[in-house]
Formats: sequence, structure tokens, C-alpha cells
Amino acid sequence: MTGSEASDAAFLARDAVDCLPDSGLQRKLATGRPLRVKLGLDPTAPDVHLGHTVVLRKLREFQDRGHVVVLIIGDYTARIGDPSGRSSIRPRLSGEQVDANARSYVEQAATVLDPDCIELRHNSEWLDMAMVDLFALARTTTVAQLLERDDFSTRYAAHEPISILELLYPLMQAYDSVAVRADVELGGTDQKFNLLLGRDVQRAYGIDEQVALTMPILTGLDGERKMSKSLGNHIGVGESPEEIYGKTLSLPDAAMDGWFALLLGESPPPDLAPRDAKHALARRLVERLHSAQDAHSAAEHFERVFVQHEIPDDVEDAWLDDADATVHMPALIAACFGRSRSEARRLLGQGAVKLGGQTLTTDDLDLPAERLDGAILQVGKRGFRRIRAPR
RNA sequence: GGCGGGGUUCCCGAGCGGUCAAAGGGGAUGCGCUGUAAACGCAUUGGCUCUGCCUUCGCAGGUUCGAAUCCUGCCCCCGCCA
Repeated sequence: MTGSEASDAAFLARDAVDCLPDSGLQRKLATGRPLRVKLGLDPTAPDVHLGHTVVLRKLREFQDRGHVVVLIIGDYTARIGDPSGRSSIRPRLSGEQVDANARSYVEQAATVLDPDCIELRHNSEWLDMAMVDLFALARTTTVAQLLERDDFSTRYAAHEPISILELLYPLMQAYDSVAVRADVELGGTDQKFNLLLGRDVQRAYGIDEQVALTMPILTGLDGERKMSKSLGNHIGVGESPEEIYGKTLSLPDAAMDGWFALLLGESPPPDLAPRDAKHALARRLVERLHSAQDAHSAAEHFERVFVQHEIPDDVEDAWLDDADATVHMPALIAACFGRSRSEARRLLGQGAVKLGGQTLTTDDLDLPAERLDGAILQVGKRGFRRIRAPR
């Protein structure tokens, strides 16, 4: 073992929460061959957000050192459906949906990864196994072992349902590691149990055990819970520059250090006020996901709309049906912004609706079309439409 | 198989014959303040042709002048015992 493997291992593990077992990565690197670094993807949620990029960036570091990233699409597991806990809503997906989701996921992941060094696999290749083989897999692990997983034990203690299928999930994921002969598996810290179980199962199959590398979980926009699409506190890598910029600025200050560390690998500039540091963060993120040019215009857009309270320069048009009739405002607002008419009425009553800079009230339920034509309708802080009447 | 506990609006959770579109909290949204931060205050949070009307409390029937609340059947969930 040479010093360079030690320093490589130290570099790759520098911002990981766990890299297990101790010096396992160093030993793997010492074999001198390209390592197979595994990440499992859930094709039910095709949108890649900043939280995912923490792990993806780590994968990229492996790629840049000549290792192979093995992405596993969990198409088989997605087709079975996941009954986990309260989210029993999680649907079984059809083959086409899984494929479409997977494609879009990989495409988005390619904003971080080098697409030329990816081995893409589907776990239906090996999980569609005979029952004897499933039994062999099931034999590797005991219920007590599975119940050690934190969320299982918590739910079990709270008398919440845990289906057999759920207990099987970690085993299936572990078997993925057997099938692709993973040297390293990455995940968030919430994956620690599953990654370690992968080692046990690999050992049972007589395969060299993988290294479990876990990355910190990125906090969502609420500053408290982990970033996830279903919680609605995420920034998707495909979102517009303006959205990314604006959402980043809405991040609570307390969460900013974590974002700097996990997304940029540095600390916030010490000489900047929190507000300015956050602007710098927003700018950097837009630069990364779009371009420097986009970052610049997103900052300008933000300044204009949210600091100066001016109208953005690219407002969507909304066309009226009839140039002469009176317009029922609740209906118009409902149609433009996807809300109910009742909700629109309430917003009107709360001073949330402006027409051409003037706040409307519930006295303005019906307005003549000529008053609307060409004017800007603003609903809340962020909803803008330019009203157009047909000629 | 036996016994017990449940299914209420986005979520949690009160309500147990009228005063219920349904307490309280969370979340979300709006307004104010502000750095689209935090904290704080106020308001809104089923729908609509909106001082009223319509449809909701697992599903289907029934009792009643009147049901989320009572009865019957069904479906689903949880726990315990075996």
C-alpha cells in the first residue's frame, strides 16, 4: 500500500459522514483497478434536486479518478410498489413510466456526472428471480437484524405497520450490490443501514464486501427537514435561473453554512453579511446549473422584482375571451394562477391582487375588459400576467 | 380463529343528536414588518352564480323534524392472545 492510496482515500472520504469500514477504501484503492461505485436510483421520483447533487458530486470525484459509476435503476422494485409507512400512496409504476423517469433522471444526473463513465443497469435484470433464489437471499438476514434499522424499530415500537415487502427492500438493495459486484456504495446518511447490509449479503454470497460511504443530508428550503420533492422544499436542477436564485434566497440563514459546505465545499465568506453571502450562494448555484450569464440576469431579475418591487420584464400574457364583456375577476385569477374562484375572492379581500399597480378589493369583482386590456395583473408577491383582449 | 382499538377537511387531531364547513396545532397562502432570512403581529385555509346556497367527516342503507355524532351491513387499518 502506498501513500498515494492513503491520500486518495482521505480525499474521497474528507466530507463523508461515514466511510466504513476503517481503511476499507484505502484497501480497495490499493488493488489498482478501477473501482465499481454504486448508486441506486428510485425511478418513482424523476426530478433530481440539489440534495441529490451532494451524492452525485461525490460520484463525480470517483469518476475523475478513473473509477466506474454504476447507476442502478430500481425499475423492478418500483414496479412492485413501495408500501412504506404512511406514504402507501406510492404507486406501482408501469414499464413505460419507469423508463421515462429513469431516462430523465439520468439526463439530469449528467449535469454533474460524466456520462461517458457510467454503467447503467436495471435491477429487473437480476431481481426477477426464482423463488428458491429469493429464499437463498432471505436466508442471509434475520428479522432482528432488519429491525435494527432506525425507522423500522421506531415504527415497530409505535405500533405502526411494517409490511414484509418493506423488510425485503433492504435485502433487494443489498442483492443489487451482489449482482453488480459493487466495491463502494454511496448514499445519504439515511442509507447507512442499507449500505452496511449490502456488505453482509455480499459476504454471504462470497463476494468482496463493498465500502459504505455516506454523505450528509442537505437541508431543504424550510431549513429543517431534509430536501425532498414530496416535502416541497427542494430546488430541482432543471429549474429556471430565476427560481433557483429566488428559492436560494428564501433559505433560512441558519441553514446557509450547510449549503455552502455540502454544495460548494467551502465556508461562507466571513467578510460578507448573511444577506450578501446568500446572494453569493445563489449566484454560484445558478452558475453551476445554468451559466454565468444566467446568474447575472437572475440576480438582476431578483433585484428588480423583489427589492425594487417592480414588474419583471418578461411577463406572460393572459388572453381574455371577449374584448367587450365585463370580466369576473375571481374567474380570471382562478384561470391564470390555478386556484379556485373562492380562493381568488379571498385573495381579493386580503389585498393580494393588484391591477396596474392598484390594489383591488372585493368591490372590484367585475371589471370592464377595456380596463384590463394591457394592464399587469399581480397576485401575491410572485404572480404576474399581462392581460390582453382580442381585437 | 378470539378479544380490543380505529378510519374526520393538506397532515396531526378534537367533536359523540341541533349552536358543524366542523375546536386546537402543524403546514401553506395573503397582508404588515424585513434581507423573498429569522422573530413577531393580523388574516385566510371545501366549492359556488357568496350577507345566501351546495357538497363533505371510510362505503351503503336506516332511525329522526334534524346525524360527523344513534342503528344495520360492508370495506380497510392497528394491537393483543392463539
